[in-house]
Amino acid sequence: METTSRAAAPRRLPPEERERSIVDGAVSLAAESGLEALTVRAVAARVGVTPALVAHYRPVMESFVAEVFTAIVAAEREEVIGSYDPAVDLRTNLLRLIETLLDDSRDDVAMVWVQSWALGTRNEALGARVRAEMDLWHSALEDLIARAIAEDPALRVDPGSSAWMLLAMVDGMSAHSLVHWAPRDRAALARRTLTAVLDVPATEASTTEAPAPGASQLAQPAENLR
Amino acid sequence: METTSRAAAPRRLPPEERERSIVDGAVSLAAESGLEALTVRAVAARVGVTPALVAHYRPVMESFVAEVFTAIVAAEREEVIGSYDPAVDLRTNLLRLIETLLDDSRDDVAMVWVQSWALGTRNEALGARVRAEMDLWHSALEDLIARAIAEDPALRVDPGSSAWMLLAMVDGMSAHSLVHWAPRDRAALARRTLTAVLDVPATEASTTEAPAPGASQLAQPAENLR
DNA sequence: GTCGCTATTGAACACGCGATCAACGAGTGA
DNA sequence: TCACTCGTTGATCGCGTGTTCAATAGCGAC
Repeated sequence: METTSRAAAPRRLPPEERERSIVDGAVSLAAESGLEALTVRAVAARVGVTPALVAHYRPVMESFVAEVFTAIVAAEREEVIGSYDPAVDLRTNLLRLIETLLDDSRDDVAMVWVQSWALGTRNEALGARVRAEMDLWHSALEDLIARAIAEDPALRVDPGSSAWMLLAMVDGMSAHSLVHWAPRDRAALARRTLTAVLDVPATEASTTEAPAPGASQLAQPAENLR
Repeated sequence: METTSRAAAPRRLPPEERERSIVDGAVSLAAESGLEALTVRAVAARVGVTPALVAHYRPVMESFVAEVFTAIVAAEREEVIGSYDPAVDLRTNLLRLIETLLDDSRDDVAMVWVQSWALGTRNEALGARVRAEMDLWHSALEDLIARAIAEDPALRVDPGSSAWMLLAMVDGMSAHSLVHWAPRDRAALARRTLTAVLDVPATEASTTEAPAPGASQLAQPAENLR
């Protein structure tokens, strides 16, 4: 008589607890199946409640998607950036970071990112969050590189544009991997990529534009979130 | 009495002609609004016929999307690759190519690509087309670089991995631009990017893996299309 | 001028979507 | 033990999706 089947969830929860369970369910659902899978009904089924209850806690799905996006990518960013080891040199650290981000097991987050670029053009709340998260990624990488330069002035690299190239390269590769289009030896190409970004002769790089140190290189920094 | 309003299209067309008009309409629609906008009804409205007629000529929407994708990106590839000028040196050519691909006016094609990476994971027909088109892009760039090396042996670049990095970088940047996250001076960073890819010291690049010349660097080349 | 072929239509089916709202009922304080 | 609060439900609306099919009507051939 199936006593323990189904999750024996208490029928009535304190609002904050229910809200947490709904958000958690949505986050895990989006991480598994992408942002497009975030429908009121799918989240409700995952959490084990009625669609109406999901709609009650998050009345507008568009902004809920934006919220879930931020939760997923912010967690990953903090994890990846947090595993930077100050005791090791920049190149080794960045190599680890690239390999981590390109690992197949991260395809779920890659899917979230790729969908966010497409959805972010029509969902303005999401678009703003996407820009904000990319700003955070960029400045985090910029800081790491700048810090490494401070300790080893022999490094002739522009932190801002290097961070920008790294992001573009990693994001492009991640997108490609979604359809399983990837070079044979990822480790070798990650090294090659890093070399390309870090070992550029200073000839042209530092002469053309001379970006003011610390100045944002973004055309339009993300607006504040509401 | 609005004699010329509406497209005065003949009611009944020869099948091939009608088919062409439907495909053309779908292509222009997807180019304007992305692959997600490709619904039976939207295409029908654009062409000026009934949804049932669209479904008659393209009974399965999933494969129609794949077909439209190929039409759009193949046309762009041929246009961009075709504008390569053999009389000019590699760097200048590639710089032009990058600037062309990153131009804001090409955001429509960028949207198609980004959506194709996401949709290609669940729409297998589309996924195969995506891999095929990326293969064509990769080998086209590889050929251009290899040809340049043949004329100027002073170039110490690995065509395969350079092409791969260029694609990743450009695709990443294009994706970013969809949500209007872009560096201030694109031209400067395009130059910087190109320098990164072309001027890598040969120390590590050529020692680690020594890829067989002409051998595909892809883990799994795209299967044949049906 | 009529016939027959077939391109084209209209209608319908079975879904899935976000959103809304009156009504229910579990838990709590009196 | 009663009554009230409010978390939760079920039902419904309006819309959009792909797909199917009998019925219509335009056009060329005879």
